[in-house]
Formats: sequence, structure tokens, C-alpha cells
Amino acid sequence: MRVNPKYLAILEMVAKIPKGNVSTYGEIASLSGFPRCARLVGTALRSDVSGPRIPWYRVVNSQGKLSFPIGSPKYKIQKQRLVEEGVVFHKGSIDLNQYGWGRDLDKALWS
DNA sequence: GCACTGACTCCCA
DNA sequence: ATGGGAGCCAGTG
Repeated sequence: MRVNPKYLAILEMVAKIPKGNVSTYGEIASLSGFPRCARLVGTALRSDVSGPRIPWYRVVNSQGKLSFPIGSPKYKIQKQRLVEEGVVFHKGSIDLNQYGWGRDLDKALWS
């Protein structure tokens, strides 16, 4: 009810994002079994507003930025939340290469 | 039931 | 780097 099973997968995935890390909509979509359905993730999160239990703020777009208009209440909240978890905003953007979920490993290999 | 919109992403000019 | 177009699925009028 309220949410389709698909959403549950997405929400679960979001909930699995390690603290101090962030992920992208596309990433979540793929990991939850819906490649190219980034919008579904957004819709799912939006629909799941009912659940403060989901760390939706750990989800950012592929540009490493928040998907809300700058200055928007949600933007501020999300940003603050991330900062509190140790995520650093670099010029208004997050370094996915460093905080992206799963990217950190790649980075280690690359360095 | 159709059409538009939206917390997106990718690809090409 | 920037902008436009297509693709994806659900929610809403």
C-alpha cells in the first residue's frame, strides 16, 4: 500500500548507503534493479516522504549536486544533513569520486 | 484513460 | 562546458 514493491527495493537501497557516503539516483536505480530509471528513485523518495527513516538526503544527482533549487528548504536540509555526516561540499558540489557509494574503492585503486 | 510533470541520466551538437 | 532531445516509470489532473 502507498508504495509499490519496486519502491521498497529503492528505499531499502537508499537505507543501505553507508553513513558519510552519498549515492546518485542512477546508482540507486541500477543497484535496486531498475537501470535507467533514475526518475523512479526520485518519485519513490518523494512518495516515501512518509518515512523519515529513509536517509533520502544521501541521494544526490549524477552531477554531485542536490536536486533541489539552491536556497530551497529541502536543499538546505539535505546539505546540512550531509555535512553533519562528514560530507564536504566543494563549491556547492560533492566530490562523488570521494564520497560516492562504491566510488571510494575505485578511487583507492586509482591512486 | 490520456497527457503533462517530475527529487534523473545519457548522448550528441 | 553548455544546451537540447530522448528514454524511463509513476503520480496527478
